[in-house]
Amino acid sequence: MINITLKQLRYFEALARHRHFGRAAEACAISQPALSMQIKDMEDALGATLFERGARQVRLTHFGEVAAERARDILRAADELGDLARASRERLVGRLRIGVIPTVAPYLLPKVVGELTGRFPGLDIHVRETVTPKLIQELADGRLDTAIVALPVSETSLEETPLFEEPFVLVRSAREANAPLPSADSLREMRLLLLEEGHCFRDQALSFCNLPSGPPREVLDASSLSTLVQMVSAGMGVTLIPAMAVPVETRSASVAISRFEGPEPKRTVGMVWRKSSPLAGQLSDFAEIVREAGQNAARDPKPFSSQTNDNLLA
Amino acid sequence: MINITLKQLRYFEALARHRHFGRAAEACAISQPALSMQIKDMEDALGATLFERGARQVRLTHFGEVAAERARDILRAADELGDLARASRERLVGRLRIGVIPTVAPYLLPKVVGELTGRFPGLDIHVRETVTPKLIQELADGRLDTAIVALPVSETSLEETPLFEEPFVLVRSAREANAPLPSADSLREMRLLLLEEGHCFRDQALSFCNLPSGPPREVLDASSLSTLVQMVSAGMGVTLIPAMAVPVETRSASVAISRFEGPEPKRTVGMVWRKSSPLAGQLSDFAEIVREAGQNAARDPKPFSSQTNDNLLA
DNA sequence: TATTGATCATAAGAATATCTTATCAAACGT
DNA sequence: ACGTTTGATAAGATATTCTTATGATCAATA
Repeated sequence: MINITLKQLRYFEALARHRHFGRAAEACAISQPALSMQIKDMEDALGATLFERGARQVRLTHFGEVAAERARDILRAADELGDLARASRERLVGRLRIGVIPTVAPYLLPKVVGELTGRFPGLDIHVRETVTPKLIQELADGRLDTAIVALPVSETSLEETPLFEEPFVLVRSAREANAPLPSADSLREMRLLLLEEGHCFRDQALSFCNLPSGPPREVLDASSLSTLVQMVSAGMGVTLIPAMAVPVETRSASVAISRFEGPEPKRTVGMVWRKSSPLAGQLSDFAEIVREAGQNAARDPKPFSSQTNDNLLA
Repeated sequence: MINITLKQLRYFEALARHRHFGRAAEACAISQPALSMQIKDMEDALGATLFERGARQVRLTHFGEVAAERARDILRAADELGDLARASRERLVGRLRIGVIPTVAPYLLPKVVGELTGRFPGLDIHVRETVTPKLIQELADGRLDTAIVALPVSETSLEETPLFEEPFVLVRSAREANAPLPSADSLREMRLLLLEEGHCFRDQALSFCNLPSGPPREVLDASSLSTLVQMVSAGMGVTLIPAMAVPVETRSASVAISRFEGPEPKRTVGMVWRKSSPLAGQLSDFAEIVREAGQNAARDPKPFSSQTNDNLLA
């Protein structure tokens, strides 16, 4: 294997440019013998003469000229690697793979992604939407850089930071808009529609009702909040959805939204990443941006001033 | 300036491939700590993390992946430089710039160039045809690799090696074919046609006639041997040409060729190159090839068996 | 839950490599 | 001939890089 060094290439390039050992050495901020030796070593390593040393002038051999071109290419590539590193360390640049749970993604991402691409022009955001266990696995596997899930995750290898708290609201058919607010326990007696197994929000809803989060209770489990709301709108029962989903999911459905009183059910949405991730520093900043966007998203439409939302289907 | 080393790039590439410090170190034939340190140094130099060290696995960061690609490019370029050097040192390859004097070039080159390109497939031969002083200057300036001229040149910085001796022959009009052979001195009394000032052959011819090689004697100086022969053929006088030119130049002219007797006039054609030229070793071999070709060229057509050659103009 | 094994980081000293200063040798110009 | 310029060489100092030994962390295991 050829064993030249980048240092030799730099010296060589300088000598090729100056055609004078003394001046090239000065340009490299080393002594002339140091340069002479490195050039000699490089010639030995290559097994070819790079310069023709005349008494009064130093001239590149033909091979030397070709080599100088190559050397410049190599040095430029090495410098580019440095530039690339600098760019990647100073700001969040390049690919960022975010995982988000399905009960958050559609409501949070539009705001966050817009904000992020505006703030970090070089950022290439990839979104993965699936349930928490898969996200955690992919995070651990290094297939994701960060994930937005309901806390706590309690993985010792993961850093977690809360983003915002999100209340659950009751969704009833428009007909029931004025019925009294059921208690958590009384929800058990009603026809409570839930997301299918695997979604953390299903477990959180069950937990609120003091129900075990076991296997499917009914065959009516839905695969999305949107479906749930449509089912409620069709009079199939009641459901809980996270507050942030309200503006989007109830826009085109005739349902009544009610906030709970007293011990309001809620969950904490947070961001997690590997403690060992080199992006850790930047992910904290990133979390701050998501936090702001999320709090705005939760407050913005203020759909809770009225307990009822009876838009009809388009 | 970024100060990574090729060594680091090699180690880095190995670690990127193995994703395991121990095995990568083994592949590089160094100890694991040595690899760890070099990778760390490289990360410090770049100011960016290349690997995410997990307890059970080593993983490239996103930047690391990009860097690995670049590193491979750089390493490949460096290896190519080595290959290039090997190719250039083993045999005569690449550009070879040969200077040849005009009284040799047309007669010698066709044979030599064919022979050379056959023997050295990678050789790219450039020919420069001009008078000796210019050739020597260009040789000294490094604009030529070697030159074929009449010896001696007597430049201490130049190596010179004889190729062959070349007699001068007398060219007379066909009418004079049977006239007695003039002596060197009697040539002075005849109308001796010569090449223009600057050609060494002019001086050699004058020297044979014991004439000073000063400024133009006549306005009839020709710019090529071909013209000289045509002039002789037209009855304008007599001339001398080097033996090697006979087959070519008298093919289509009605002239008589006579060799001198006794102290036959001749010159030594040789090859010269800078003593400091890195091609010096190969140029000796090269000279040997030219020598053979030249001797064949001088013998081959054997036009001297008959003193007369009276082909007519086509 | 303590233990073990695997894995990478760190430390200290040895081995190399690289640099500097001083000097030499060749070659050019005066 | 003589001094100047220029690159090569020598010797010792400095810096880097390597090795061996050890530490720390984490996961799998008993």
